[in-house]
Amino acid sequence: MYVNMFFMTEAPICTPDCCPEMFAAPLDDQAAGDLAEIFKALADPTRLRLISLIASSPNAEACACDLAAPVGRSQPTVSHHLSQLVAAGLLEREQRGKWAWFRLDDDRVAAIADALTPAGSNA
Amino acid sequence: MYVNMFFMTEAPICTPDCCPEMFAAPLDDQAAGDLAEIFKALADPTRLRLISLIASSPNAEACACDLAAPVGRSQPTVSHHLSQLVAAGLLEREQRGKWAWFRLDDDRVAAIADALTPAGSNA
DNA sequence: AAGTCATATTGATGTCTGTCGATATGGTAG
DNA sequence: CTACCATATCGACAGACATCAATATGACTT
Repeated sequence: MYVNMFFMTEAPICTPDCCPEMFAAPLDDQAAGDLAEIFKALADPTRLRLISLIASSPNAEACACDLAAPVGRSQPTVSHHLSQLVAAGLLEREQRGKWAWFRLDDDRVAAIADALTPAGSNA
Repeated sequence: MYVNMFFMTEAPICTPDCCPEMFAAPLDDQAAGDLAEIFKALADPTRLRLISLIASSPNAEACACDLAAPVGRSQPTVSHHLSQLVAAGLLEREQRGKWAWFRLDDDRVAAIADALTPAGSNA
């Protein structure tokens, strides 16, 4: 999943010699679809607020019971959004008693961030 | 627009002392909406393929006339997608004779990439 | 086993969006 | 000015989506 080509329009660092995959053919149908799924999960204000609420909570984790009020949405709506974020691989869900706790999937998020990182900074 | 908090769940580098904005309250309604707009623009396979086609073209620019066929969409559809990408600030449009040329808005894209960069890599 | 509480699912609804054919716009060339 | 070509806009339509009230599920407590 190399989207880095987005960002290297003026990158003087990489060449087809050192980073052939960045000069490869554009995204095929499959890759574009997969990537779009990730961006779709991020393309809603309520979901972004949920993510940022969780990320800025103590221990970077939060109980679903504390999320509905801050985002001003009903409990079913919040539950639905959290499910989508889990499905997209952005959040991990853990059951603790009758509460559902959510945290960022660090590996997955790091991978996305990496794919979106300008070519220079990880070469 | 500091989304970096997404990525710093385990970041040992930044503290509230050095990077106060990363520990700020979660995204407000306005910020979440703005960010979502950007992700929406990226949340479609056809638009991602257009972006990657342009980015991988010679000089990192492309004529609209060369984009419809590769993505397998009609001319109006491609025109519509390109407009959306311009509106989102991801592409710049330039008229050359009767042709429309598009290139990535490097500043804007860099800003987005920066916002999405893990905390460690630009500190 | 029954009650209670947190969460998930269902069903419905209004809105947004990707797509195309048809048509309008605008630039170039003759 | 007219013809032509590339691009944009319009109108329509099907599918996706965010949202909520109502209800189901599932877990703990007593």
